[in-house]
Amino acid sequence: MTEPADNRPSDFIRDIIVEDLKSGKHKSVRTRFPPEPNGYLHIGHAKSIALNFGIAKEFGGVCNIRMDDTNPAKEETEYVESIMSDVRWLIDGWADTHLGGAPLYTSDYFDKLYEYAVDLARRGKAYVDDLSPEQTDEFRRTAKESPFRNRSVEENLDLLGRMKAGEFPDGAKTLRAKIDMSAPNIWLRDPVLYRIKHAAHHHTGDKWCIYPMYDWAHTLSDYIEGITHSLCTLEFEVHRPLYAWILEALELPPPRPRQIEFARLNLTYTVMSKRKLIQLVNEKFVSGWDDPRMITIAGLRRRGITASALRSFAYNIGITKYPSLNEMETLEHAVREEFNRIAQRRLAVLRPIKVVLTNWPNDKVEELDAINNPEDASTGTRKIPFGRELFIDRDDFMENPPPKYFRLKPGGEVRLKYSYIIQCEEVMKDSSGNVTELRCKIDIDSKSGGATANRKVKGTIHWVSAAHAVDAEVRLYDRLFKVPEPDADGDFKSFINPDSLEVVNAKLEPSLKEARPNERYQFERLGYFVLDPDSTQDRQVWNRTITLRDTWAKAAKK
RNA sequence: UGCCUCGUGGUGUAAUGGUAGCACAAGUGACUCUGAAUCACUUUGUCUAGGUUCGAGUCCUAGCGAGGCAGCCA
Repeated sequence: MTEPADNRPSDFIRDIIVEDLKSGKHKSVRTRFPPEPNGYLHIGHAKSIALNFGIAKEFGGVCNIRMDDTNPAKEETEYVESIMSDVRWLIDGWADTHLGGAPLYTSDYFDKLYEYAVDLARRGKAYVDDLSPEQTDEFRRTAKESPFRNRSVEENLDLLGRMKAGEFPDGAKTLRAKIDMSAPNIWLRDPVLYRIKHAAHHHTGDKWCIYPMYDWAHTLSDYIEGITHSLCTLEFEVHRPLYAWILEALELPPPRPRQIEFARLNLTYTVMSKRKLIQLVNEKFVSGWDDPRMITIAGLRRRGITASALRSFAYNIGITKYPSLNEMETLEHAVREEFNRIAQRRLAVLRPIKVVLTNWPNDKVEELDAINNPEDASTGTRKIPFGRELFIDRDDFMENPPPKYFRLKPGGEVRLKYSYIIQCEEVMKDSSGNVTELRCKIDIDSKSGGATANRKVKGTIHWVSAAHAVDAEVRLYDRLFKVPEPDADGDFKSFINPDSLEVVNAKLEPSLKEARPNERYQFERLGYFVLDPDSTQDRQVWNRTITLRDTWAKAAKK
């Protein structure tokens, strides 16, 4: 299925939004995507981006991008750039007109957040605590009130001001919400709102030495920006009462935002956690963050997967609160479905074996017509040269084939795509028995469109004229992990697929010389391919995005 | 352990008290100058036990199972 046009997808979040609009709670819709700028975006974020921007688009609203940068120790400017370029790539031409301020920064609200904190303390709903981090944990676990819990409003205000002024060392004090230390929900047991960190911030420099915690910053940033629906993943479910408490405690006038949680993306044959992705990079299992085997946005993009295929995938898997595990096949389907429609076909030979046509004149070259895309007649045809010496793929010849193998075999016939039927007469080998060359006879009347063009042979294979072939490096990617759930148990790195990358020297049809980096091609019978940025003037490098479905390979395996 | 949330074919989802549907995957066949695509067909499901109701995937109760949270991370 492709992206919806007018019919928007249905899920419990969109149901809530429709209801809020109908009831008049909100006049318009504003969502937000709030990455922490301390890592690269991956396909899980793509699900969230598709959701938040999809909703903004469908309801005529806006989606803000906000860097959730409340922790100076972990965040860097470098990531802001990559995050923004990934987001822009994902929404370009689709929901880019619904992009709110980009990027916004939580740190831009530090002044306001502090004012709110003062307000909260003034209302007697927050206090400065001297407990150590360890004690704070201990007291919260055991539902014990801090001895500093009942300081006067004046003292709290004074201490908070001095915290801000830098009078205390890291960890000496915190500002805590005064809620209920016996609440069953831990996040209502006087959560920390501010901590002291004498650290420079990537965006505010050294203006601050106290920094707000997630719950305080996020809730109020949503409110400040006029977010109507704050969509986050399931692990924040238990924070929702605190989200609501903050808005209520400050008696903020409506409309107030509402937090709604949905299940994060899980995918088979990969890992999703930031920590594990970092390990793959640092320990050189992949070449970098944009290695085409990575499920980072940068990796998927380099692999050749399009933003629209990613969005289509996100649309297909839906939104629920059930922590599901999606099959990689669902993503692969979204890619193949789109690429079959848009990719022009070309002939390329990955593992060449030479074929000599014994009854074809030495110097004769013929130009044959080839269809660019059978799914799209408007793309027309092109010419491909044909001569006495050709390359075919090693997979398309077997000396001792199994039953139902209908490619080339000794004495057998096969159709060369867009050209003639040939018959294998002789198999040449080197001293160690490897096949080096096939000598074949051509049926000159069998040319596509010719006298006996309709003569049926079971197999049709692709080929490239040896004299005209373009040499190129082709990188054949496969799944990075051998098992569906690499992080289910044991060390996920032990399940890495040693054959996830194979590099071959391929022979391409000459028209591919003109290929450009953003174009998708189907190499007929092989898969979908895209030019890699490693390509140079002299030598192309191609990435295989994905193979074609291959029922023969499946049958042969049995 | 406490608290929160969630259980619909193999997987992902829909059904808003009224015929359990769709997609992916799998299988069979047709077609084929891509073993692709396309088309047709097929297999497989409401966690369990009670209850309410003319009628329950849906509401109620209990159980079972799964996931999340218990940072001065987000």
